Amino acid sequence: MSSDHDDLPLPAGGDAATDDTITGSGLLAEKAKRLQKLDAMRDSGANPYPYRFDRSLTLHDLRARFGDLEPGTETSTEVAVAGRVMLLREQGKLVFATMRDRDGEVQLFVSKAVVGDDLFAAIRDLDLGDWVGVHGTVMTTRKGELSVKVQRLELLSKAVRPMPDKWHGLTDTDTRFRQRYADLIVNEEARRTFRVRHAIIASFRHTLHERGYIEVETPVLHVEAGGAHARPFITHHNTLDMQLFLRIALELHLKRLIVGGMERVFEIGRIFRNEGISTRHNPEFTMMELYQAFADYSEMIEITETLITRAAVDATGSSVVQIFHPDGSGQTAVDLAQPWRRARMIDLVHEATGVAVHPSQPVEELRALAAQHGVPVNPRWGSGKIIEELFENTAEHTLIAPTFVTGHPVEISPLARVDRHDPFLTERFELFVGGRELANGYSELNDPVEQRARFEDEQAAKDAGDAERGSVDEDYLRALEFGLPPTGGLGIGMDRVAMLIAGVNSIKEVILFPTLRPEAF
RNA sequence: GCCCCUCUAGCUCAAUGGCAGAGCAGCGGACUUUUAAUCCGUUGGUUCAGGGUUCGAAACCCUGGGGGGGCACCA
Repeated sequence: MSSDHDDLPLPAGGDAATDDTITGSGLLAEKAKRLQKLDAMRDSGANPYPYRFDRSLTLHDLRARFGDLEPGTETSTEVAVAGRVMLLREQGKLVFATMRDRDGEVQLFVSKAVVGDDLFAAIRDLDLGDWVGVHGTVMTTRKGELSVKVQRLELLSKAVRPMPDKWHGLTDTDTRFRQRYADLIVNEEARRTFRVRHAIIASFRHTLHERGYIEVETPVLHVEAGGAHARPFITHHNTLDMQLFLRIALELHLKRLIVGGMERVFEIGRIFRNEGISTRHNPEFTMMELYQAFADYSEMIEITETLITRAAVDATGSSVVQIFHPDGSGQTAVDLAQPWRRARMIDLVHEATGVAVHPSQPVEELRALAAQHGVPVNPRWGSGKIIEELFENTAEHTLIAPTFVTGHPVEISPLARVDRHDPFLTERFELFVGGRELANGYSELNDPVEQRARFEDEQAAKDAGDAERGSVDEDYLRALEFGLPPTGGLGIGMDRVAMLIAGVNSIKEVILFPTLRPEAF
């Protein structure tokens, strides 16, 4: 970094105006003052950006080891700690500072008599937000506050830009999402939410490794975006001069690996859907999918319950979560450790409408029922699709506590295996919590002849104008021809699980950098 | 894409048609056990942008922009 601050506008009016800029307190003047401090350090031969600092323990460990000290204790234990200056309190010939690292906070106790005039002046010159490394001894104040009595202190990095309000933090949602770094610095709630998210992901990996699943990585760039119904992002490869799609699901590649004999695989990966943005949808989001040879959907239901309940306990210490009602009418506390309800989609529609439905019914009957409930119906839709629409419009929003909805019609489940007791339904489930879909799993269709027929139905629907429907994936069919063993598969939307367990009601709160329009600079 | 709300100092917020303000941060000063330290003094504004109405606009109107919420979309 050079010392001429070419990002600052040159005031028109010469040296007097420059001095004016420096003595003001707008953002530019504030930055200029802090940059001047850096120049002064360099002039005195010090490096304001040293390369490293060796700390002896984290602030969490410091508190764990010394948190029980009596008030007014002076120890001779020397420690080296590092962190960011969050608060400064001057008290004559003393300075108290609150320093924070990733795991904790500690007070720095600075006495002019201990550190000498020069260092004392330098410490008084620190700004909120500066990173510092400290050597000192462990003590407690008269009031009992655990502190490090500073012997030596060095600046590790300067905060040239002032921190947000030390008490109110950042509340402007736009700024919080765009400048997530600032949000994380000042808002404990944001730090907590992301700790929960990342603990959930670690918990999933732990459970899956424990059960013998191998974590794999499959392509993000797809020649055909398959495995789900969604509009894809389109991109282009220059050398191959070809159109590529960002993946909308992990499914088809992972099942190829089961064909290859890997038996139990999972991937936690980003997928992309070129659709609307809302409190429940971000264009890129994280999906966990797993596939298990020799299993069917009933095992997938079991592991779904285990994964999510364990994640809640691992991330928050409790299996109790607060579930937001989809109509905004409040929250309900639910203990995930209790067994989750299971209900067939057709039975839920029956409950909600008072009319028994089944995909074997003539489509006219279901159209009439849909019309009764004000559910618009596309003329191309068959009985199965209309039942799904009826479910979404009459029953879905009532599913507050975790509910496995099972037995989806074949028409809307092109990759799921037909129910062993009912040829119109599939061995499939979706998990709903708070009226939102969190997971989807099934007994995987492994008959290549039937899969081809289902793909051809998808292709026909797409050709008829339904852009989100699928197409025939010849390579996937070739894989099935080598033999896919009986397989259970599962997909879980990690962002929504994070929302549930962290107790937040917007997906942007659990995505570090949510998709936003570009900022004008 | 449509509807509603919102945008004021670096941050958090006032000012409802009549002199743009406060707290925090900053700057100067006092203070050797503070805890958002306190106390005294003090700097800082393209009120998102542009246009209009008005003697007078942060406020009212129009257009545009960012964000939020809802609808639509959405395995």
